[in-house]
Amino acid sequence: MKEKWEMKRDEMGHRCCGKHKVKRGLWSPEEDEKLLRYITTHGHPSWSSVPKLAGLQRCGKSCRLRWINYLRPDLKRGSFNAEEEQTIIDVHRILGNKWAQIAKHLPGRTDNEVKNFWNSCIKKKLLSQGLDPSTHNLMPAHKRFSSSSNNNKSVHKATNILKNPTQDLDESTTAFSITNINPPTPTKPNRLKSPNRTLIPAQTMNPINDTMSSLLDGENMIPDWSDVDGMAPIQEAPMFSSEKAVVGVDDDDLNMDILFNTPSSYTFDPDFASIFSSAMSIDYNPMDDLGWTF
DNA sequence: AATTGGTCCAACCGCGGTTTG
DNA sequence: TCAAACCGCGGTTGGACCAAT
Repeated sequence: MKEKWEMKRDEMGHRCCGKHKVKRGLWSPEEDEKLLRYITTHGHPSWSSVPKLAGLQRCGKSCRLRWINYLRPDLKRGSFNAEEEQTIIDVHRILGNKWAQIAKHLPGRTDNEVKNFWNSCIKKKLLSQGLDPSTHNLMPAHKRFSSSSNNNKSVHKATNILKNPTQDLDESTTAFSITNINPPTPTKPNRLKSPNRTLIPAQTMNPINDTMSSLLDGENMIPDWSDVDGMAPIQEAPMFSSEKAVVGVDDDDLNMDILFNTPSSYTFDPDFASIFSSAMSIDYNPMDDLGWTF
C-alpha cells in the first residue's frame, strides 16, 4: 500500500522533472538501447533534453545516472581486485567519503560502484580489524576485537614491535601484518541483473603506488596535497627502491605488510612511530602522514 | 520445497554548487 | 543582483539474489 505522498509523487513525476510523468525503476534493454544510441550519436549537451530527444519516458537525471553508471563504453565490469581495493582504502583515508574523487583513481569504475563496494565490503573488513572506517584509526578497545582473537594477537605483536623495534624484525621477513587478520574474502562476481549486461574482462589496474605517487612532487617526493582533487590517474606504476621500511600490498590476500628491503609500493622513514601511526594511534590524524618520507 | 535473514547493487532523493537569462 | 534551471555528488533505499535453516 503506497503512502499518499508516494502516490502523489508517482502521479506528478520526479521532483526534479516537475509535472512530467516519468518512468522509474530498472531500465529495460530497449531503454538502454535508445539512450545509448542517442548519446553515441549526439552526445549529451543537456541532460534535461536527452530523454525527450531520445524518446524516453525518463527524467534527465535518471538518463545521466544510467549513462554514467552503466552504459558508458569505458566502464570496467567485474569484481574489484586487490590493488583497486587498496587504492580505495588509501585514497579514502585521505579524502573521506569523496566517492567521485576516489573513483577518478580507478579507471573504469564509477563513484556509485566505489561507494557500494566500500559500504558492502571494505567497511566491514576494516571494522573486523578494529579500525574505524570513517577515520581509519584503531577503535577504542571496548569497541574492537569483539569477534576475532586473531586481531588481538596481531595488535599485541605490533605493540611489542613498537616497544622494541629490533626484536622480531629482520631484513627479509614480514614483521607485522596490519591487515593480515582475516582470510581473504573472495569477491562475488557481479550479478547480472540487467538482461543485456556484459562483463568486460578486468584490465590491469593502477596500483596504489600510482595513487600515492601522484601526490608526490617529483623531485623531493613530498606529498602535494593541494593537488589531491586534481589528481589524474597515472598509468605506469613506479617502483620505489629503498632501504627504508616498506609497506607493501600483497596481491594474493590484500594484506598490507611491513617489509624490509622489498621493492614495493610505499617507503617510509624507519621511524616506527611513523610506520605504525596509522594502525596504532587511536588519536591518529591522517595528516600525520605528512611526516612520512616516501 | 518453503521460509527467512543477510548481502549487494542499481537507482532514487535531496542538497549544494554552478550556470544562465 | 537574483531567481530558475541545471548538474554533480553523497546518502539512502528497494528489491533481487543467495545461503542457511
